[in-house]
Amino acid sequence: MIGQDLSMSKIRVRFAPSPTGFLHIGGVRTALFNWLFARHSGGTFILRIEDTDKDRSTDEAIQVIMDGMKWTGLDWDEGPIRQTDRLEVYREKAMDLFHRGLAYWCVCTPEELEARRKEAQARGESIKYDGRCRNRALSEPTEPAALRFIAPQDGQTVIHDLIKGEIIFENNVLDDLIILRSNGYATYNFSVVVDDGLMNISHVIRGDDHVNNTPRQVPLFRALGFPVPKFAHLPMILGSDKARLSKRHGATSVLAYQEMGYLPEALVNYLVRLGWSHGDQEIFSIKEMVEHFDFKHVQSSAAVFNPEKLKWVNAQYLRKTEPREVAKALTPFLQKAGYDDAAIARIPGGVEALIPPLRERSETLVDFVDGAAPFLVESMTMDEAAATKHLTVAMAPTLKEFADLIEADSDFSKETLERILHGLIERQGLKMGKIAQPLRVALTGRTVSPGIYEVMALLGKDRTLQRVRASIERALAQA
RNA sequence: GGUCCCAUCGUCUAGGCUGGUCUAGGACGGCACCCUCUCAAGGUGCAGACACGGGUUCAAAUCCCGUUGGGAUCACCA
Repeated sequence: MIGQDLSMSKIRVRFAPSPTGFLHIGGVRTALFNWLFARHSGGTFILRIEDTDKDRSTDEAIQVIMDGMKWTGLDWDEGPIRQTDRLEVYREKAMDLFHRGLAYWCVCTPEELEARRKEAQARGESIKYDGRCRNRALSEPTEPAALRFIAPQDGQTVIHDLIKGEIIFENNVLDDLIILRSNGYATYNFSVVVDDGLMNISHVIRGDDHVNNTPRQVPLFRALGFPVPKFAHLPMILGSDKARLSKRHGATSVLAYQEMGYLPEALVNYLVRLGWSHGDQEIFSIKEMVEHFDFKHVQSSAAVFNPEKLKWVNAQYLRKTEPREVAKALTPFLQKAGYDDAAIARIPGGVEALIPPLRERSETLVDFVDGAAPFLVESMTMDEAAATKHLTVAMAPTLKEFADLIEADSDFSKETLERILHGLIERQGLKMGKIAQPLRVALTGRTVSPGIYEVMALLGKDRTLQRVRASIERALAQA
């Protein structure tokens, strides 16, 4: 017992999703703040799966949650612990409460309760349980019965929330909570308390929507003999219509963001700034987040999820991450788009060479795929309107001279190309734009691309020549 | 309806606890200009907010009360 205080003071937090669907953005943010706090304080981060609703929970969903956390880099130290493996524990604790006279059997049927709630509501009264089974003292009910916890009715329950400050609830609004259903399974509010208590959770960090559960859980902690953990209730994440983030707002699963071409570090960075701040800083490395994270700077009001800013953050990461790393993340996207190894091999320098010229113009990995298209194929698709405008008969001799000059030169470096192009411009008295744009269309089939020298480098000498020659023919045919 | 939470530019936020340095700062987005071989990126600049009303005080974005508005929650779901 002497060691207990020491073990109790250790910081232990948990993320406790219910596996009824995918891991959504709000869940990731909750997990992130738990993880950050644990890492910041050298504590332990536990993953607990709240799957007591057997009808709605699936193994597949558990896997998806873990995949999502792995992708975002939120590693856990203990777990996953499944509540369905612990049903006996809850039952035992519930019966313990009953034997100590802190809980009682209730034989009111769900239908009766529902009817009474409606009546009460119609009369404008409180819809809480009227307590009619409280004094029956049923020791062994013969009909189906649920076990209710005797909630304190005097005084107040005060919660010192790390984010919202002191929250006071009058105990007379507290309901006699059902802790064991008539089918013998524990309810959410009970199993959570048993688990948090048994797992020595020091800080319960969860969504705002649980604030009203807290005064119901605190007396349970006390009745069970557990120290009451500290609480931190995170503000909600809203959609652009200020309603809770949902499927209507587009992607809500984290893995959907992976598919849309976001880097996990970027998503995490965006999410950490949604409700938390460190002065004016916008971009944080994981190390910095861990170092600076605190509840003092967690916002107490809800935040609207802004996809535009997420894109901007992602673009920042695309630019600061090593090309080799970006290339690694990009490759699966290229493959999914149908570009095989042979297509990639066409680019001198491979996927990695694609990164520097394209990343200034890409906000997501998906943007790269489109931008890279002209360089991955043998003969590209020509934008007809662009060809008509830029690949004119008048332009043909200039293009031909350029082609002849680069063909004659054994070197294909940027410096050489620059010298050739500038010489051509001077001799013909042209402006750079006059020649660069037709060249761009000839080489990429588009009016928008990286700089002309970068384009030629990504194409290589052979394809450059071949495409310029092809467009000369095309230009002459326009006559 | 009861209970609880929240309220600074369109959005994310700094500042608020410890009132004066805030004619309210930064970021995304918008607009303009610069740079420029296209598009971007980058640079510079502009527009843009303390919800409202009362107090307290020499002084309030900051403290107190109220109003309004938003949200959460009231299950034998989690």
